[in-house]
Amino acid sequence: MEFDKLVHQPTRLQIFASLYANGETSFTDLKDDLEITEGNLASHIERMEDEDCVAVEKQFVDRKPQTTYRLTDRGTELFEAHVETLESLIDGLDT
Amino acid sequence: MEFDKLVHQPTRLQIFASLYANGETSFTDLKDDLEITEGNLASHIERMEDEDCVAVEKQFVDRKPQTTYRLTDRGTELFEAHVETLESLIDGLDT
DNA sequence: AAAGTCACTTTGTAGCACAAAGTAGCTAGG
DNA sequence: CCTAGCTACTTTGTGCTACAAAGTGACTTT
Repeated sequence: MEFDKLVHQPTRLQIFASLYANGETSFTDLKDDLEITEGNLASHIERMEDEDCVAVEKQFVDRKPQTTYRLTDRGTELFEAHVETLESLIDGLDT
Repeated sequence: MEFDKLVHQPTRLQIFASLYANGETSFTDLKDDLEITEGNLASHIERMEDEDCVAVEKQFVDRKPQTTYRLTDRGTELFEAHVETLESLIDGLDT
């Protein structure tokens, strides 16, 4: 049983889950959904970018800047693998 | 969605899961199962004891000291609650 | 009495997470 | 045009925590 620290960290696990479930999500929406500070979100996203887990798109919407994120293939894989790890841990509880 | 840091930490999550699935487990068995150092195991157990999650029993078996651990009611509750949190996160992925 | 075993305890370090405050690019209003 | 305001960071700093490694103590075996 191995835990990927990058994915397992609580806040990032929720970022992964949110991006996985909702597809593209904006910086502001993520921040509001997870109720975390901007700096905190930015630093977690940065780590995920460093590991090629998140792709970033910057554009203007309604004449305001908007940054959207989505999981890369690698990010999706890592998250799915981690979910499987969690599921197998939970399944193992009945033995 | 709230994550209990005490339970969510990777090593402790596995300690919780192991105790939950196997009931009483000895120090040595836990150490071997999880492949961690003694100091590391002891410190995690200590934190769990501080939070009333683990009960400790010390006795001699075959004339050797043996310490066994089991989850307290509170420990069991916290773990089950955390598993539910994880399950609901996973279930939420289909939306 | 010397060595070994189990179960810690102590000590030290490096790596986060997080908050708070500062910054940069762009837009809107007077 | 210049100032205020918004979004999305970046920087800075602190405090916690995991973890390894080495030391300790109670007891047993030889």
